[in-house]
Amino acid sequence: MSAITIKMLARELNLAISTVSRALMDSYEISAETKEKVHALARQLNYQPNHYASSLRRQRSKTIAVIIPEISNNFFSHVINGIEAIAQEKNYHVLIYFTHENQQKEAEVIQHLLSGRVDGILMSMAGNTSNIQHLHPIREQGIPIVFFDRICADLDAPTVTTDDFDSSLLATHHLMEVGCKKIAYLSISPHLSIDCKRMQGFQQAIATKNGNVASLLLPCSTDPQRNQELITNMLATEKPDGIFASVEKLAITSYHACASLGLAIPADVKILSFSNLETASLLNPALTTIIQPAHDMGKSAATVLFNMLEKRKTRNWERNTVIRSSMIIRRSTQIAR
Amino acid sequence: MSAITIKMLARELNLAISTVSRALMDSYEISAETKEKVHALARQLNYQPNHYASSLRRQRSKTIAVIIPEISNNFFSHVINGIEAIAQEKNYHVLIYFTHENQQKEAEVIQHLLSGRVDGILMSMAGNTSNIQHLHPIREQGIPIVFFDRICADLDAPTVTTDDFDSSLLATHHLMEVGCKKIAYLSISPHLSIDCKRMQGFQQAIATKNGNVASLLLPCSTDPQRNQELITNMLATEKPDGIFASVEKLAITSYHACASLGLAIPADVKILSFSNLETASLLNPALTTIIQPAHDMGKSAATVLFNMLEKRKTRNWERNTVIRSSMIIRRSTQIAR
DNA sequence: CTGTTAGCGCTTTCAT
DNA sequence: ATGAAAGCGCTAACAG
Repeated sequence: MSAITIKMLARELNLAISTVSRALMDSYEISAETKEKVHALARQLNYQPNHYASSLRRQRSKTIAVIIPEISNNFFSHVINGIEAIAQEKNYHVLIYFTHENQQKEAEVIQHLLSGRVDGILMSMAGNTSNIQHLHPIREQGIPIVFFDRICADLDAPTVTTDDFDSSLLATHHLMEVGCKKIAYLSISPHLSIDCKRMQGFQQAIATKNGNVASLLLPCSTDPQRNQELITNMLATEKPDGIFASVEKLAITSYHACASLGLAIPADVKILSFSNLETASLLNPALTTIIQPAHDMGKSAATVLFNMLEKRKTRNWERNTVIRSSMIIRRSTQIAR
Repeated sequence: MSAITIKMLARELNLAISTVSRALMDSYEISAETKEKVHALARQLNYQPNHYASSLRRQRSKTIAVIIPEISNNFFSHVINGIEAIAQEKNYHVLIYFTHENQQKEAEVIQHLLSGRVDGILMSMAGNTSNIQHLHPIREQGIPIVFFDRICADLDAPTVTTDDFDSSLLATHHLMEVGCKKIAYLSISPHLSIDCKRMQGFQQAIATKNGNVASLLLPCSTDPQRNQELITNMLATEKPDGIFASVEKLAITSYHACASLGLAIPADVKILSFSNLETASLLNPALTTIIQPAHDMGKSAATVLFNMLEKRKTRNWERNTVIRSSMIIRRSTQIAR
């Protein structure tokens, strides 16, 4: 009924608890035959070491935490997939926490993890997180942390991001090439590093076209309802022929807004978006999407973290490791081949 | 630097460790002023209880495991979201494991969880899992488990599923209503409960149309490359005018297969699929999708599990709780309104 | 090579 | 109302 312990094995075999323990961890100072006996019984009784006991004793848990704003966004599900793949390889376990874009929640989760519950943290910041007070204890306790995608610029920690500026630049050029004369940039949150960089790339692209192409900026919210109104209104009054959505969600809302106004895509308005919904882009050649290598980002972030965990003693973890996955821009024309 | 413990608080306040412990857990036998002092210091020093120590001592971890085949599938990301929402509410933590549709991996994960690492398990079975030997230890140890979506028919445990049969019936009727005369059902794996029920619903619908509508069955694999060949070949030789894909992936492959043959969708071939890619269906009105209430399923499954955890003593957990979330069928015509 | 012992940090009897 | 002490299951020093 109840789980079987090392003690039971010891009693059964007339050995000391420590001997059994050592045999199980394949210590060099145990005779081959004793090891064999122990392993045999362990297998037979289906022994499984108590993770909490061993985590308490050694001061590491072979567990990492992943903190993300949400998962409804397809991007993060791919990231998690990548993370878990690496974790599995390294025999680590993954605790998952959603902040739902809520700073309060983010702080609570972090607070909890301060107890030594995890060996390391992988984190993508909540949208509205502008102050980072709640992150300091992590640094003080020296818990390794790696930021991905939505990084924390004010903290000297490793980050893994995609090259948002460059991708935006390219993508905006693409919009201009296909004839857009007035492009609206839909911003999701100025506090988000990704939004900033994407906007910068956008603006840079516009600027180099000196005057030929007009641009406008529409700050959106996290409320879909409200966004729909904002975008519809903008479409009606400003009549742009191109939309650059900073995030996928806004592209979809734009899609609906266009539909409600009877605007054809891409004939009347071209919509461009960062996205990880490969499927969506595959199924609808009308959209131009910038596919982010989400799975790879998860793997990269996890790899960086595990490197930190392994080189814990060298104490060089404050060094800033920045990995910029390059991005794949997939255009509608390519897909419709 | 290192995390602060109950012992430190005790020494600082000149109290016994046990007193501090009791104060923190708000025991009735501690004076109000002592409690206040303890709490104050705890707050000040940012004390966080060591989860491993307390999990070891009490025999519960306030942690559950979610075992799913994959997450690239959008369906499961919504499910996880639902699960995490409930877990957060109940102050539980969530460990996540992917089996990658691999029975071997599934067994390993289960094996690990036998150590009392989690209080309960939420699980969706791997596709190729036909034998269930690896699940027995769970039952023997009495670890509460709830299956969702891909349930285990041979095990008497609570399950949460959507009504696949009924949805398939309705969906197939829809295909027939819009004029399909020869419909191909693409099966993903006969070992999967969902595939079976969906096929049954499909066949039932065909059967009631006595002879008017032809049907065929195409068993597919988990290899996209191979599926693409299979489907393209089938389209060329059998020339169906309707496709019922058991899972989203097969719908997308079908989409590509049609494209490669120059077949128009939905003019030449109508594609229907279970899916949770709401976005895909919104973006491409050519597809008919049956949207599954994934988020709700996650919440339901988690709720059932927590009920079991709370009523642990009553030992009535072998009772079979079946929740059939009803499904929402969203048709292309509705979307293109 | 194996056994004895001392904790990891916390909860929980049992005393007082 | 508080303290002393035992112990959850495991690891790791220290003996021998």
